Amino acid sequence: MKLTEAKQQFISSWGAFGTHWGINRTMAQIHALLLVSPDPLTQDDMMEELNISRGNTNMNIRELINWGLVERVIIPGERKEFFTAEKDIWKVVRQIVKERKKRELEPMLDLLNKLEAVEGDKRDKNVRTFVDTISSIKKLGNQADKTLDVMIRAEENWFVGSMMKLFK
Amino acid sequence: MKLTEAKQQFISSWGAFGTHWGINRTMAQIHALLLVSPDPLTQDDMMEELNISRGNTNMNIRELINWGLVERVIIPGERKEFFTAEKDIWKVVRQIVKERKKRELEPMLDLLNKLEAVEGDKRDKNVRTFVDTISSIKKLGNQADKTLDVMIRAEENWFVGSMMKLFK
DNA sequence: TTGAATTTTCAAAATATATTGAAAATAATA
DNA sequence: TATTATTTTCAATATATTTTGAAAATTCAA
Repeated sequence: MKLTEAKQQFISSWGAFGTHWGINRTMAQIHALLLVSPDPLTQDDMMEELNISRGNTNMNIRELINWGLVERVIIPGERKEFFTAEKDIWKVVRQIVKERKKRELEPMLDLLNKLEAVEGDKRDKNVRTFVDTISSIKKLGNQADKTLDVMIRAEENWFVGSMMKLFK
Repeated sequence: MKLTEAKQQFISSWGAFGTHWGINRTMAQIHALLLVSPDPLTQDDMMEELNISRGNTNMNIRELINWGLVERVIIPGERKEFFTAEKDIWKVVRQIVKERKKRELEPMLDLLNKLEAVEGDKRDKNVRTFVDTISSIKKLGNQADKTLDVMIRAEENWFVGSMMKLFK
């Protein structure tokens, strides 16, 4: 397979993959393109490679910057802005985990804490089932929260290393 | 907070939560409703509780059954079908992990294997960056694959136990 | 069988999400 | 400062996804 074709396949399936994870197709595709590009790219480069509009490109680049996955690069003598993606996949994963934990897991735990305190007779099986379900999700969520914290703080490859020892 | 209100809040935020994970709102809401219901429910029960149509209810129940999260229950003497959800949250998580691994991770690894074999001169930095990126994603993906396999096969609470030991 | 209850299907409608593109804002240069 | 290049915004449009509901299929009991 030729590089051009391989690149296209990668970008397109990375995009499809993203949609299963609540990330929009274009954002994932821009990220994929930057991951396989040795040098920083401009908005126009991306528009051309991916056949998308200027506005779409711009919004999704900004979103990638918000997620901490892409950054602006100043190239001396160039008028246009360039962008590059973090290439270390472990850093990328840690960054995504960090953001999703903050955006999703933590608010969910806050809610569960409130809901666990529901009033009502514990002898009512509706109350009991509700409280039990909430408690067990909360317990799991707290575990995940701690585990992810350690992972986020961990050195590069730490997770791989630990997991290997544990699971070999 | 009263049970009815707490239940509604749980169902509605579980639905919103689901959309961040590529699961549709209704499917997540039905799942939430079944999780907090002590006894099996019929389609009509769910339609009423969630204010959704018969078709929608039916399709999403079937999807939940496909995912292995819900099952039909036969209640002697009853004409209608009843449904219930697995209440053990660890089993639920393991089941979801198992399915997503099969549906997403494994096909992605297959693709990466193909793409890694791209032809071209390794001295070309485009080729080099492409191959490096694909390899490192593949490496990470394989680690995740192994780790998840162990997790799926693990006894209940095994994961919590190990993680606690490891991260304490 | 027949008929009523129940479940399933799926085209059409509704809703939600993503994308465009041109105008406005901003930044860089002369 | 005026001019031009570049980036940003956002209403309108396009696309994708979800939901509805009525008809068809199935199941069950008499």
